[in-house]
Amino acid sequence: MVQIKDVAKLAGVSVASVSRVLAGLPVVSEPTRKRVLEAVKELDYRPDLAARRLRSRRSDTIGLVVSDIRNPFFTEVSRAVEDVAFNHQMRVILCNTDEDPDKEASCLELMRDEKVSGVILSPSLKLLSHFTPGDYGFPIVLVDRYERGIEADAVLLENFDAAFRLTEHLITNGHLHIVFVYGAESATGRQRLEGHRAAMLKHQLPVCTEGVKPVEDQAREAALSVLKRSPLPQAVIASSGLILLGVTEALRETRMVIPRDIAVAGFDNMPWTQLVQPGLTVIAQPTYEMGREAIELLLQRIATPDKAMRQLVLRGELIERGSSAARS
Amino acid sequence: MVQIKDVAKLAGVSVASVSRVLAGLPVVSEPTRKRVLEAVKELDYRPDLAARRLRSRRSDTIGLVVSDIRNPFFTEVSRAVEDVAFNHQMRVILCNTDEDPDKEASCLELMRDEKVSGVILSPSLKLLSHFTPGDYGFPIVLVDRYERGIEADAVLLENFDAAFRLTEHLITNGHLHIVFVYGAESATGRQRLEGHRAAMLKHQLPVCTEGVKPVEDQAREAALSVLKRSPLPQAVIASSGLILLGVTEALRETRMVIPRDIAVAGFDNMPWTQLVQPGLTVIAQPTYEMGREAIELLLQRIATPDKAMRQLVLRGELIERGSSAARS
DNA sequence: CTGTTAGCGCGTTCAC
DNA sequence: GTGAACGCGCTAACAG
Repeated sequence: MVQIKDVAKLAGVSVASVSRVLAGLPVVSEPTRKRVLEAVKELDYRPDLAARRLRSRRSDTIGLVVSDIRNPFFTEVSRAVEDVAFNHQMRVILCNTDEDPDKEASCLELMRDEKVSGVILSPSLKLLSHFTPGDYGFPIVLVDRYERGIEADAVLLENFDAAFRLTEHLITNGHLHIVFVYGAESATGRQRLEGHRAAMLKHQLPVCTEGVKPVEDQAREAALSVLKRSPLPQAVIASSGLILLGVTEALRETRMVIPRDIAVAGFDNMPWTQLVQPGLTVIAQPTYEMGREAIELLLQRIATPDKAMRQLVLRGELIERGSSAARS
Repeated sequence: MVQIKDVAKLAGVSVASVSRVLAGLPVVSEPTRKRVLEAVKELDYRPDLAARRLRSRRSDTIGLVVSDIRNPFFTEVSRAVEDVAFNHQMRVILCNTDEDPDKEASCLELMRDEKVSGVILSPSLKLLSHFTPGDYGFPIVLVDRYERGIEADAVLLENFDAAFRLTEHLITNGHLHIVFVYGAESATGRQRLEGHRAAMLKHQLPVCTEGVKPVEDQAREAALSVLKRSPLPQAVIASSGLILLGVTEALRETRMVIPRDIAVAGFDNMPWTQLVQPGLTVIAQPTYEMGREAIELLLQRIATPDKAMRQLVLRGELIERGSSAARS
């Protein structure tokens, strides 16, 4: 194995100079710099990362801790995080928590053991409820989930406003009797519920909700029971992509025709939402952008740890499709 | 920071004994063992991974190199890999290549620099064409993509047979004029094409294919042109989930009714395939299982590097839905 | 601007 | 069964 002293020998300089060149320190003269780089190329020298990390106490690694990478939102976020990290010569290590506080704790310990430069975290409701960024030895940026008043960096959707606009859109189209199916154990779900509630109150309409665990099956079950009610509601809103999937399955099972029998709308512009007849009206989250913003915020935090915490609130886009068309 | 000598001091033993206990070596006496573990707990000692890795020359890290984590197949695989790795106290680092040979090379170099224990790789057609596992300093398990004759561990679908069965299913239902839209730059796509071709030849039917880049847009475009043909084909088969998405979009744009105007079938049982009226017939890949098998094969290879290479070929399940119903 | 040198924290030989 | 001591490959501090 070729190591730094081999490079130093070939270039006729000390190991310190080699180290300086590789670190990009501007204190080396151009001639030495050039000779070192030649020697590096000549020998195909690869620095030993373990040794570097031991000595420098830095890992150049970012942790990504989410509930489930299979959630399309997090899939997209992870892709963005990996892209930016790769461009910054940093690694990403991934951890799935399944919303389980114990597993969250293990993952965060793992990140501490790895001495990660920072973590992008999507916390469970429980963890979020008593979250303090200072409890960990590394900076953390929250993504998707955040509660007002917490002193932490975060990137999130304007959940309240998005749900408000989506609800008003349905009301405008004449759908007044709406059931809001939402993730009861999710910060996001609750915030979207508040936006929905505000819109209904503004129009003096009764609020009718159905809290579910944020799982496709549960949402399907809940939707099936809603669809058996008499009178049938005029519309259903789903507070997340997974729940929208469950609701749509229920609609299909009961052979309901959208929007003739019932209107539908929800969150997350997944590829299939335009395929389901007659197209599903959704709030599209800028998911890739959220991931990119999260890691860039994290990199800034790493660079300047003492700046004030920031919350970046992005706007969702209302995509109107046939599923919420006006009642005739 | 608490380190190994602190533990040794508190337990009243040498650092060597602490190291032996933590490594699980069976040469330590029960009393010392117990006292060491108590001291570890007492001090909440966490071994420094960088130091351990430098010394032991092992990283306990698995690399996952795929074209795009957003491809639902790889999303599921990555979840499986992460689950198993977590249970084995190993880390996963992720790399997206976008099917770009240069990026593949960078990712594999990155893995070498990280001194990963092994890599799970889904190679581009180009990389696969001259792939030799010995070229890298670590074991590699191929997933999803493989070419007969290559001396490498691999986990894949029985592509030929699956495409054969899917095609025969359509033929049985009276769809004789079939267009096969496939990923021309993909090993998987080509193998599935061969299976399709064999089925068509067996029934003495003409083979009609449409090679596309494995991107949703391209598949949509190709399908649109197919749908303009006269006479209209009786069925379309898509060789992957992404292509099936594009084809379905084209069908929707042209207001075709499935299967009255044209029948459809494809690969990958994504959640939305049952939502699109009247449900899409697909070959379901055991994706999670493939990921699990891949990392378990890798762990075995790491444990016993000299055993013969193995290829694990899993069977896809034909899920019949309305989109391929018999012609009336 | 450059070189010398002392550790970073751990695993592992080798004596005992 | 146990401990002392060396060195993994590198960075940073200091001296020149």
